[in-house]
Amino acid sequence: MSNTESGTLSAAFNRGKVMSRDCPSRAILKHVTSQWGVLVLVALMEDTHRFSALRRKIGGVSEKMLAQTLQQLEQDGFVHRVSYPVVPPHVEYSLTPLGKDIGRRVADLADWIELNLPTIIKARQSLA
Amino acid sequence: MSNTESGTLSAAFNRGKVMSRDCPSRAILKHVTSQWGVLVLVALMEDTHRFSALRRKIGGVSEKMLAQTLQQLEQDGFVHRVSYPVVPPHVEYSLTPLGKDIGRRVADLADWIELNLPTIIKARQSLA
DNA sequence: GTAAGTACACACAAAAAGGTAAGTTTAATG
DNA sequence: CATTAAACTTACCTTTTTGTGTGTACTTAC
Repeated sequence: MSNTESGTLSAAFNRGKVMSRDCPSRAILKHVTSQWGVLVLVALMEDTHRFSALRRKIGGVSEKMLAQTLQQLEQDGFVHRVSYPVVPPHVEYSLTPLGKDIGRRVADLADWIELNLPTIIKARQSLA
Repeated sequence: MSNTESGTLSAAFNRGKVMSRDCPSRAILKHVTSQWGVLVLVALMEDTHRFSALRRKIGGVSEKMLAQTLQQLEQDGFVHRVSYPVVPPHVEYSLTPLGKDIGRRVADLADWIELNLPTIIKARQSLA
């Protein structure tokens, strides 16, 4: 039996087969749900930040990872980067409308986990 | 089973500072937002699945990764595992209420990405 | 009798992610 | 004059993650 996927005639333009190995969504998903990607989005949901401010805010990020993460999110159109060519470099990062849209969902997820952390921890212990 | 949430009294007050290096939320976040964790949650939002059904549905997962992911999600209290001790092993995986709650958010995220994929791809190209 | 299907575990290897330290540029500070 | 600070980049190395292949116990199908 074949898969019980959408089954519509518009197979050539399938609107989302995350389940298939080569769906482009997977790449975006990886950027957004990456360890540092999540935290960058959460941080930028609050406010615009400079590179070093983000670094201080997100405990544990290395400069390398923060830079890499920001570049990915910028390429995907979620993060807006503004560079002021001044003497000590000054760069500001903020979310694009698209970034705010997805950032809301990511932050929602993170918030939910924080809120339900006690419950989750209890669930874990009862299975230990 | 004496348990203070995070252990020490000083840490007992922070009810989830994802931004701090040692916040327990980070571990849960990693399980949930892991490459396969996301897809397992999305799949199980639709219906209960057997191990091999999940494997077939989620393109690209290896048995090892699927097993590992399911165990993590089970430990966190998101996935319910029912094993029927029959001749060819039969195990069913489903979401707990907690799992459905978080699964909804994860699926929402995945859906959003699928829906906005064209926009994202355009954004990417305009920066290339 | 042999192959296939089921739900894994285990060992080994390859790949990817991540960390560390150093370098860059130029102005202000001490 | 040396240091600091910004926002990175690059090289190098360690850690983590992921894949591959094998085995198990048993039954049904061919």
